[in-house]
Amino acid sequence: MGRKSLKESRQPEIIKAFYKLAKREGLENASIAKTAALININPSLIIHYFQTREQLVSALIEFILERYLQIFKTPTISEEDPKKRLLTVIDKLFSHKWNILFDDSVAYSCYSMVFRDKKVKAKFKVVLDQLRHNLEAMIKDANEAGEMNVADPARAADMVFVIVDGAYYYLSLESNKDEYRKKLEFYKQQAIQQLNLYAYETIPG
Amino acid sequence: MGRKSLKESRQPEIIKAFYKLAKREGLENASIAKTAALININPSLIIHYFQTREQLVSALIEFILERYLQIFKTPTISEEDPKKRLLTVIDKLFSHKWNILFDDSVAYSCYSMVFRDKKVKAKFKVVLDQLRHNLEAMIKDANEAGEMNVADPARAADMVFVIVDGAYYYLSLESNKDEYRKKLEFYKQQAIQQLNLYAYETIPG
DNA sequence: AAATTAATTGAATGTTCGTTCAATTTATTT
DNA sequence: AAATAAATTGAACGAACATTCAATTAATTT
Repeated sequence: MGRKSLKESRQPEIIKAFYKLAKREGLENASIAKTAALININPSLIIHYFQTREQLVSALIEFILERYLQIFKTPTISEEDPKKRLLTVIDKLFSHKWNILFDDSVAYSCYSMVFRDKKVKAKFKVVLDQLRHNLEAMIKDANEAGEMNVADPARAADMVFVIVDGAYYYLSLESNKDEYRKKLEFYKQQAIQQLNLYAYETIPG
Repeated sequence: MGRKSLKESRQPEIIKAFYKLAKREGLENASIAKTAALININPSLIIHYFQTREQLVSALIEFILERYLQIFKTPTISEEDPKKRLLTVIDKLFSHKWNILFDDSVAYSCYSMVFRDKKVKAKFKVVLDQLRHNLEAMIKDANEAGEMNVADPARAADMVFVIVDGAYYYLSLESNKDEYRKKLEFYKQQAIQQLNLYAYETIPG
C-alpha cells in the first residue's frame, strides 16, 4: 500500500531538464539547484531521485548514448531492400537530425570523462561497438542479397563511423552554412566509397 | 625602472600546472586554489596574471592548440625527400606521441566549449585548418617532385585528418593494447590510401 | 640610498555548490 | 477513516569557489 512511485516519470523529466541546462550553460555549470528551478521543483527532490550529482551525470550519459542507437530504431528498418536500407542509414548519418546529436557540447563533455572514469569508457565503448555491429549486419545483408560485395563488412562499417566522427569533429567548427552542406555531402560520398572499396559492383547514385 | 616583469615565465608555469591538474581531475574540477597549491604560490597570484578563471581557461586552450601544430615543427621537416617527409608526418599522426595529444580529457573538454563560445570555435577552426593546409602543402610538394599524383591535395589532406580525428575518437575507448595497436595500424593504412585514391602511382610500403 | 615598480602574500568577501534531515503533503490500500 | 508509503518541501550545513583589496617583499634604476 501507500503512494505509487513516480520514479519512471520524474527521473526522465529531471534528466531532460539537466540536459537542457547543460546544453545552454555547459555541463560544468549545470547544477542541481538550477535544474530544480527549471522545472519548479525543490533541489532536494533531485537528490531524492538520484542521491548524488555524480549519479545524475551518469544517468545523463546513458540518456545521450541511448539516442545514438536510435538511428537504427526508426522507420528505416521497414525498408524492404537491404541495399536501400543501408543507404538510408548512411543518409541519416549525414543528415540534419544526426548532426544535432553531434553538434552538442554536452556529448563531448560526457565523452571527456572517458579518460578518467572506466565505467564511462566502457559505456561509450559498448554503444560505439553496437553502432558498428548494426551497420556491419546491414552490409552483410546487402552482400547476401547479392546487391553488393563488400569483402570486409566489419572494417567497412568501422570506417564509415570513423568518417562520421571525424567529419563532425571538423564540421562543428564550420559556421558557413553553405560550406557545411558541401563538406557534409563530400564526407557522405567518402563514406559510401568505403562500401565500394572492396566491392565488385558499384552502387548506382 | 622598478622590478622586471616575470609574466613570460610565470604565465606558462601556471598554465602548465592548471593543465596537469585538469588532466588529473577534469577541467571542471581544476580550480585556481588547487593550481596555486600545486606550484606553491598564492591563489591571488594567479588572478594577478590572468584576472579571471575564464582567461586562464582561454590561455589553456591556446596552449593545447599550439601543441597540435607542433607536428609540423619537428625534425621531420629536415627530411630531404618530399614523399618521405609526407609519410613521416602520417607516421607521426598515428604514433604514440600524437596519441597522447588526443587521448586527453582536457582537449575534449576544451573542444566542448566550441558550441557555446564563438571565440573558442574560431580558435579551433584556425588550427584545424592550419593542420590541413600544412598537409596539403606537403602533398603538393610530393606531386610536383613527380613522386605522387594526388588529384585533389586539399581534399586528401582533409580526409587524412577526418580519419585521424575519427580514429582517436574510437581508439580512446579501446583498453586492449594489442587491439589498439592493430586498429591504429589499420587506420593509418586507410589514411595512406587516401593519398592513393586519386594517385596514378602507388606508394611502396 | 632613495625611488620605483612588479611580485607576492594573506585576510576577507559573498556566492554557489551538493547534500542532510526533519516535517509536511499527497496518494493509495485496508 | 485509519494506516501506510512515497513525494515534496524548506531550512540548514560546511566546503569550495572566484575574486577583492590592502599590505608587504623583492628587484631594478637613478
